Amino acid sequence: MSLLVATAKDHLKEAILSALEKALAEGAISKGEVPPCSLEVPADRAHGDWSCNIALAGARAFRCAPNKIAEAIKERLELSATYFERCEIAGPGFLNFYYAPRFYADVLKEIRQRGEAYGKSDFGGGKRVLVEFVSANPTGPMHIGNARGGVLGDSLASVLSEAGYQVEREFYVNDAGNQVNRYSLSLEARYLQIFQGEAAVEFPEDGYLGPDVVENAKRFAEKHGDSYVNFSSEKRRKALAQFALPINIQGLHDDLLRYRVEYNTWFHESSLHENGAVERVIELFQEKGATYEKEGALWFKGEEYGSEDFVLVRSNGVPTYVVPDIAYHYNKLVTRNFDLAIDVLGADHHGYVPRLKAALTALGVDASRLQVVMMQMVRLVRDGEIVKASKRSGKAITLVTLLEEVPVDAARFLFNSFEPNTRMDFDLDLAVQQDAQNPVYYVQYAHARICSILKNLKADGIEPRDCTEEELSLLSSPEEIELIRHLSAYTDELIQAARTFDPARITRYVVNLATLFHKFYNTCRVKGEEEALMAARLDLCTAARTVIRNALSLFRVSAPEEM
RNA sequence: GCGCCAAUAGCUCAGCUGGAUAGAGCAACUGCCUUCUAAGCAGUAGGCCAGGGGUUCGAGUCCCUUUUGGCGCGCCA
Repeated sequence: MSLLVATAKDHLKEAILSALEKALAEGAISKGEVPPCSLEVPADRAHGDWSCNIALAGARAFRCAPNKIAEAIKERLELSATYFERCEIAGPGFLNFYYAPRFYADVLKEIRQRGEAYGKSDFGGGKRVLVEFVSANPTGPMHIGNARGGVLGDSLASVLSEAGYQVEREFYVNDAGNQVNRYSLSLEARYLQIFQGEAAVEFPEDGYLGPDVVENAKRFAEKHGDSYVNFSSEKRRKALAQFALPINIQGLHDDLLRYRVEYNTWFHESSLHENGAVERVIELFQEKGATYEKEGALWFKGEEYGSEDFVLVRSNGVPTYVVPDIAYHYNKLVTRNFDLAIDVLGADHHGYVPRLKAALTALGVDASRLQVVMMQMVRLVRDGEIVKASKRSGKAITLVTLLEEVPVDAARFLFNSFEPNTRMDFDLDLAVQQDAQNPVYYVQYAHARICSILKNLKADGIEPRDCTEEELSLLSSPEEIELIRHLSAYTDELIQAARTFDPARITRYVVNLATLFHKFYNTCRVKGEEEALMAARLDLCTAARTVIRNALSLFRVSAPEEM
């Protein structure tokens, strides 16, 4: 929590508990077990800034009416050492507390002093976290689901970083295995078709139909001519894959960069095969007696570790895809010793998570150190109709196509407007609209308005300055108070977002912030007011700008100075 | 058949570890620009929180069940 808010809350809690103890000692309430003191921000502002339900929660233990308990506490309450000035009893026995003006002044002071750092906390305690996201196969371009995953993973990483984790972003490159094999078969077919005609070469049934495959084969042919036509199929396929994969990986890299997603590491699956980590996993399982053989295949005793049994090595001797995946996660949590590994996965992979966790457990790794953020599917809507997407058919809407139509700011903001676990329809027509319907502009507009105020005042020679508590107490209209209160909640909001792995929370926060600013703007003027009030409002505007900027930059959405 | 996720205003979604009268935005209707950006603000209207049980001071929130929808359930990845 923000130092300020946390302090306010802690002091209040102490005051309430000591008042309660006093009431018990004086015999105003019959003795009983003291319930946990829960303080929360009420939904309705009329119920104060913080609300405590201790009187309701303790009704049974103290065998006393909630209202009577509340009354006894209130009578003995000492608030002078806190940020609160008064307490009211409301409803069935809630204790509602109201901030003193000093609190609001200190909020603005804190924002002014911390600037870009406002919002940071040490909630994460410096724990090392690896966020893996997108990890699209390098066998073709990224689709719309990757677009969501990209924003989600990147924003989640930012949020965790703000909340005091040491975060790294990673892309897992599936440059080995059967998928690559299939891909090289498709490449081979396209390559041979160039020289032998399309009819002469049969395209693999489960091949990749995308135009990028044709393109890569063509580029290969331009470089090597028909020299590979007469080589063995194995040699030809290997050369094609070695040629095309780096191009595709570079493509993924460039497309993501354009989307403002950057990684610390691009981790290649092939490295796990090369350094023996994949084989080592199987050995480890065997050493622990976690495997058995059935029908020529090697199975993992999943049921002993909380999943179903599954095949590790096929009867043909080739490991299944899970083995490198297990080796990969072992690498994250043991070899590289991250405290926490977060995988952002599409919901269609959910069945695989228990297996991975069971495998880690068998390897002696605490499986709770792997956290999976499930992301529901994205459907693309155009002209009111759902666009069917299938990657293999090559007809999928790609990330690049999306970015050609939708500005990055809008795409990132929109994808970040939904909690990961809700399936979303991405409305292309809406995203393209550059008007009020698009919430990103609503927020950016608030920022531009603030900049405009500052610019106008600067033209008159008026600059923001440090205000005294007395001056800041002039900010007393409901619009001003609400705005400051919301600003004070930013740090805690980030912590909640980090705790629940839900960066969309911050999107909602900043939209609310924009609303509160617009309301303030419509009610209160800055320019032309009496000096002290103007200075105080200028301070408030600056603070609002700081927080909007901080939140938008978290998502790598621009904060334009004018629109 | 089994498992995971969901169901809240006409539409898209919030509702924080159970709290007070269920909220925004869009769409609809009505107002507000000679003063810092009207990409804005104010107001009206809109709800059996899918149905039914249970847990308790108190349930949109937790448990059970039914219905509907999405996604999984391979020696594919």
